[in-house]
Amino acid sequence: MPNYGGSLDRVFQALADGTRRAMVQRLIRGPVPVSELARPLDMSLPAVMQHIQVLEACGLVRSEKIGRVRTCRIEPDVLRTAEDWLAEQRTSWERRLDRLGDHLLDDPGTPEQGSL
Amino acid sequence: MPNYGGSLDRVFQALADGTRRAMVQRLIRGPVPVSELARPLDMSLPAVMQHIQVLEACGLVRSEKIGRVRTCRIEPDVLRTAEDWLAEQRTSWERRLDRLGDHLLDDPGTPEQGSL
DNA sequence: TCATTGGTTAAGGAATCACTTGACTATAAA
DNA sequence: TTTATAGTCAAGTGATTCCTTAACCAATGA
Repeated sequence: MPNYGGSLDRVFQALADGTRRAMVQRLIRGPVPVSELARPLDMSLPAVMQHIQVLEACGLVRSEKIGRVRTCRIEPDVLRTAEDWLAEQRTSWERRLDRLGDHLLDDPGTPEQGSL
Repeated sequence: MPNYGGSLDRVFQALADGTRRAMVQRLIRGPVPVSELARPLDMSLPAVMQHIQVLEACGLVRSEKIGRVRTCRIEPDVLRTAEDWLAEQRTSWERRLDRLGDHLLDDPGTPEQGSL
């Protein structure tokens, strides 16, 4: 089982904003300069930069400046970290349901318990 | 493709806190009264209640009060909504990589493009 | 009945967030 | 060389977040 550290905080926090999710969706299609990322967004460029900084701080995005244009690309591993945590919870849930079903067939009458 | 509405904001926001993720992990194992949820946590009961309210507000948790004890249970569908969004991004990424690979085999020399 | 247990409400405070404007730098184009 | 483009830095603001304490209510057990 993975450790996740405190990084999940920052990843989920980053994804909790619609603007940043839109940026992620755009970057999934390929690397993009900042100005291109900013174009569809109704906010100032510094605001866009701040969103990019949040995405970079949690490792979801990396960027590189060439000449005067900074190009951003996504880092899919971190996206996967978040997905893994969610998947882990879901499978725990499903396993519990299975055990519950087995137990009911086995020994009906005993109620569900948190420890199960 | 699902709509997700503005609900992803609140779900990811809810998951962006380690205390709330711990609560989710506990609830995955089965329904639990508030006091039991609070026990391992180093904070006041009102603080715990506020976390529960955040989890309920995004639909991740439901609770019911019987007598004087309020029992919380998880709502796995909402967890899945978040997982689905992440999975969608990952598969988009993987499809893009495939197309990129095909294209390179097909016609080497043409660089990658955001629109690909 | 009275104290205890389990939870709730309200108010407030420090920190963080998402955004702004204004001033600025560096590269590229005319 | 001048001008436009692409991005950056700093400071400030209103809203939200996470937590606290204090007071409170309602169910339960002695």
